[in-house]
Amino acid sequence: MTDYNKILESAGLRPTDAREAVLGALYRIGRPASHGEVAEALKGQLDRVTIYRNLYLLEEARLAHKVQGVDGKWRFCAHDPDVVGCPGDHPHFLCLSCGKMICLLGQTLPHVDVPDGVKVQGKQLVVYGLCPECSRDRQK
Amino acid sequence: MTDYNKILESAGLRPTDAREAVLGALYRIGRPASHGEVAEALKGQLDRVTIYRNLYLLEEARLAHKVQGVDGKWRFCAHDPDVVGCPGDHPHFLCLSCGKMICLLGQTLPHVDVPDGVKVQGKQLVVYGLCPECSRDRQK
DNA sequence: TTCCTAATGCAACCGAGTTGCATTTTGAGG
DNA sequence: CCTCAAAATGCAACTCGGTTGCATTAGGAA
Repeated sequence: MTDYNKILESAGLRPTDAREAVLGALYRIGRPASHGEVAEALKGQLDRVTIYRNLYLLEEARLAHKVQGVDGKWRFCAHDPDVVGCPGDHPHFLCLSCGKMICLLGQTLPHVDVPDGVKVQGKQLVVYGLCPECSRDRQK
Repeated sequence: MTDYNKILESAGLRPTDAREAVLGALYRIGRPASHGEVAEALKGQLDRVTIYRNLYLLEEARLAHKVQGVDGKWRFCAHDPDVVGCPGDHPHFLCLSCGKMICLLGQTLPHVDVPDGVKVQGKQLVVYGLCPECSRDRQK
């Protein structure tokens, strides 16, 4: 079992039970997970607000990156602690039917020209549609 | 004054006062506008629900395209009636401070490889940060 | 052990978007 | 110019993801 507390401490975060649980849930899910998915994985053992705050904290501490799907929900994806740089710099796919999001690794986001004076803080490329499972279910 | 009713009819939509007002507001704003921006432009002359429904209808009728900003709000942008094809196929910039979104014309969305079996229905590339005005204001 | 700070839980709130339904408007047919 | 069914609108209530304020609890340095 991975020592999540070590990871939390090395990122400058106080290792608490809640924090450990949230980070563990993200690792276990293994793809960008919404607050709801994390809450479900933790079976109500934590308050919703605590989950929200810790997801936000993990992202601030660069232990996870976040992407928003076209359903308006933010999803958080835990980084492999050995990965260097911002691992969120790739497109994501969102299934509109089941709500699962997956990272499209191995591809990078294109450079985008912006008007003079614009200060870019980030960008995200979201592809949406039906995942293989949901696509198959629809045809039946 | 443009004849919005003509445009509506040619798109197969019944030309009503509300429809004309919403389409006119989108043209006047000239950039992707959220429901709130449209409502403000119309100064409460229409019910919020009517605006929502007509924005959705305009998009279905291909008179506008919609993009979602990282603030979770959908924004609708009226097409020039003479433009052919889907005019939403370009990146968008969202100012996190004032909430204004602008189309980054002249650039196209990259091709994205997706896993086998995935059915793509659309994609969007959103760049976010501070627009020139807000960027300037922050420095003061 | 003490004590201050950070973290958590709880309740209430916010705002974008949606739904159901009664009322009004539209326009085709007479 | 009427009639009438279908479409559009307005209103109220609701859903749900996310946020805020505040009292309580846990963490960890002295």
